[in-house]
Amino acid sequence: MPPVWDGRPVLDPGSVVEAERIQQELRKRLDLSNCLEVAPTLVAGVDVSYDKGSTRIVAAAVVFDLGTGVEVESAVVSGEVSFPYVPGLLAFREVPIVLEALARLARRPDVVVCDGYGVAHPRRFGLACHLGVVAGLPTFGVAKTPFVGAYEEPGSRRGEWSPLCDGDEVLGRVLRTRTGVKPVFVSVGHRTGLEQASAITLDLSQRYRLPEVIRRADFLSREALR
DNA sequence: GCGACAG
DNA sequence: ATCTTGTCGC
Repeated sequence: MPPVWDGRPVLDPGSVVEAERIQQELRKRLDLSNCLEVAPTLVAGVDVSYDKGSTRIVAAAVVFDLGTGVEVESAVVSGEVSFPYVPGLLAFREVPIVLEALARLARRPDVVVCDGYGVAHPRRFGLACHLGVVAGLPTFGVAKTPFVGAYEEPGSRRGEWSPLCDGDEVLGRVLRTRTGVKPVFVSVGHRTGLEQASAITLDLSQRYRLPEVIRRADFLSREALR
């Protein structure tokens, strides 16, 4: 009884145009309300690594207990790339295998942290939104580099931030997780508030710039690649 | 038209 | 994402 994914195959587009159509369709199911009023306990981090000379890829999902800060479990799965990298369509490349990794977890996480963007996306439906909708889980994204939106450089100390905007629209936050270190870009995915996403990101980034769950998922997926 | 463009 | 050496600093 998979707790996250029912195992049904995910629609895979045969072209960029078709992918954009599917994206618009899935976007109708996006829930931007905050379902994390109560502090979540189980936080999962997901990431995908790619093999240089082949089509092999590996996804990892790691679960941490926010209360104790301890790693609870993890799952790693290998597969093949099924879609090219196209800015704005990253989800079609990574979501399928990430779903497989999440399905192998024994416990259902309260929220999932993605390596990339949520609504701070050209069509407001980045990787975190896509994964959240198809997995039916609260999600948000933490990206390392800018994509869409304008922002002012946030203060240099940990915890300081500035809004990531497109006109009057707030797409996310540029958050300083470590004093004197480059900030990260936080944006909500599905059923998660920006305030909650920012708090969790800070909570998981006390030693390094990126959330521990993301670093751990990155390590495990990269390690399994060899 | 041209360059930029999460991972 | 991945390819890559050294280097500066805590």
